[in-house]
Amino acid sequence: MSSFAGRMKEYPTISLDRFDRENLHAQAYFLSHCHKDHMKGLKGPLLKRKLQFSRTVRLYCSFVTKELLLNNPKYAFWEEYTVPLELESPTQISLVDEASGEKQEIVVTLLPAGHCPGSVMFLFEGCHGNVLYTGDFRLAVGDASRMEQLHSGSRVKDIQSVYLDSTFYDPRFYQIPSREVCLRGIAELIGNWISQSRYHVVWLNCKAAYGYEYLFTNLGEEFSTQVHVNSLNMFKKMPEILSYVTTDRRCQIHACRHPKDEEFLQGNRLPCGSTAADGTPLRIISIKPSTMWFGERTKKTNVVIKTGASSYRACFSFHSSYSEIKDFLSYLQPVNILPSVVPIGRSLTEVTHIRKRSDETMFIYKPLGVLKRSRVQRPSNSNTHTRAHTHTNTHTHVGRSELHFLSKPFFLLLVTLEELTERVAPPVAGEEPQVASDMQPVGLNFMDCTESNGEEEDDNEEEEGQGDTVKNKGPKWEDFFTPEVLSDSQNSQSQSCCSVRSTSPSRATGSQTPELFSEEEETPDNNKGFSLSLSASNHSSQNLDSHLDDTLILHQDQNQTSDGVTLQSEQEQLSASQTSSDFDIPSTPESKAPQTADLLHLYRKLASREEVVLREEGQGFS
DNA sequence: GCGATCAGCT
DNA sequence: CACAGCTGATCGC
Repeated sequence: MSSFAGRMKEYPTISLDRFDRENLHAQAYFLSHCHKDHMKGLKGPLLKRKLQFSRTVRLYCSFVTKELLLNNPKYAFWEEYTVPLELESPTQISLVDEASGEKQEIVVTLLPAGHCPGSVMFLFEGCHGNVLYTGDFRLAVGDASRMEQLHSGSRVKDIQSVYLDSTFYDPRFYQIPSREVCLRGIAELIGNWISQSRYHVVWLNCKAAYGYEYLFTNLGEEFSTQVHVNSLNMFKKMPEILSYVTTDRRCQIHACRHPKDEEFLQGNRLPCGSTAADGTPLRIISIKPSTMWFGERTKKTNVVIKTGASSYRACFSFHSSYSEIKDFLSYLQPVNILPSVVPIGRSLTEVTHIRKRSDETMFIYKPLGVLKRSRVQRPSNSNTHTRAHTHTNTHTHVGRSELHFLSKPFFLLLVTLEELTERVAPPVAGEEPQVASDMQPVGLNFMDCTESNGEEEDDNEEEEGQGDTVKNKGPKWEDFFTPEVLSDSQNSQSQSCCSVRSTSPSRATGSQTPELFSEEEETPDNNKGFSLSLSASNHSSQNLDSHLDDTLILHQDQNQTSDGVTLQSEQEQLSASQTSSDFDIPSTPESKAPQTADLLHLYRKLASREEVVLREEGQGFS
């Protein structure tokens, strides 16, 4: 659940995904997607009143989100105050202080988030830097590199802060099978079942939330059928979904719901109540989509698990895994990372407790780099169009790309400030890479931006947190890890405050809509380990071997090479870099601290793109 | 009666 | 496993 308080420190006059309390005073609102936990306060009478007296305050979201929002009568009053924006079309918005008339311009770009229909991330570009608010997202490894608007020319834009969906930002959730693999597993199970007879039916036990439509459309396509759902109303302007769902109960795949659906199942009835017309009993299996995750060292496990005589659980995730998030972050390399979700396994009170205990605990994200990796080659897209930057868009149905999900890694540690200050090491002279003089401060913060328990969000606290950030002086481990950046360090950096952005609305550029149902298998190796076969084995072997430590998380990166040996572990790379840069970190009990000479040697090898391979007993994938 | 919050459940 | 969100109990206005 998102515990983001609604505001970003760079642009505190706008509110995102929260509409209560302080957010009532916002000059603009943004809704990333239509899930209830991101709509707190949105139907509040106070907000409604405010809108009636305002000429400038609007809610910005995607077309699909607007459609889903207004589908609920409780939010109908937003109709005239909601401005839908096209994906990937930078749009300038004026933030107006209606009391003083002061105006601030900001450019916002919606990026597909892959979480549910209409879900987007918001990229803000303005005089306080570029800020990315991810909302909730499920992006695959490499997706960020395919997003045109995250780039400026051939480079990744400088991102000051990422407000991050950190739902699975925990090494326990190291890997979640890809959408494609999960879908294949579910389709195989369903295909085997419904092909047996017309009385063999499947019930998809989906929660009441947008996000499963991807499943419906793909299964509908695969089996040339429609999926039975309770209502079509919300999809009435989304033909791509509408054509795969139906309220006709005479189909073999159901995703209908009923408050007592489990009871219905016991009585061999579907939640819609349907039984076979001629009295032949239905043969029903239920499939419950649920997140399955796999630790770094887990042996591959089935994406479909049999949980009873006629019940199954199938892997399905709305959120990116730890590896996917790490890939995302290491590609963008933001200065600050602010998790919008309290880490799983820690309640809000626990987080608060930690803060108090260590006086000023904060999350520190490392790598401490600002050098941008070269933009990877992305497939060109001839589908260019001129962006519309008007707020008076009308539409008949929503854009295709919003309905779909993107079809398509690195290193983090969490450290308390206490740990950090105790262990801070002097920078190593002479190893500093070329850094442009106008670079941003480069300490990478991983700060807590969530609302604290019963305490008002305190801007000063954040300021202090930033002030305590250890400045980045020494070489960055990732500079060595991605040697190409060494020769590429004079990249363009952030422009001066309030200068005209390259992504200003007046600039019509080619559109780069990501391939949504891409047929290319970009990461086949990530997937092939997951079995599609069904098993009745209990699932207790689920890997949970990585536990969140109070102060420090380090994890091994098990990159397997073709000859079966393991690449140098992530943990060791981290240790190595920290030794020579900002601060030291304690080694895990089973590892030994690398020596300086060894590290230099490693750096040289990495910088020259040599493979650095360590043999570790019993660490390889089996 | 309404809204907010929380426990419980799935 | 969590997620997203429902239901119902309780409390305050």
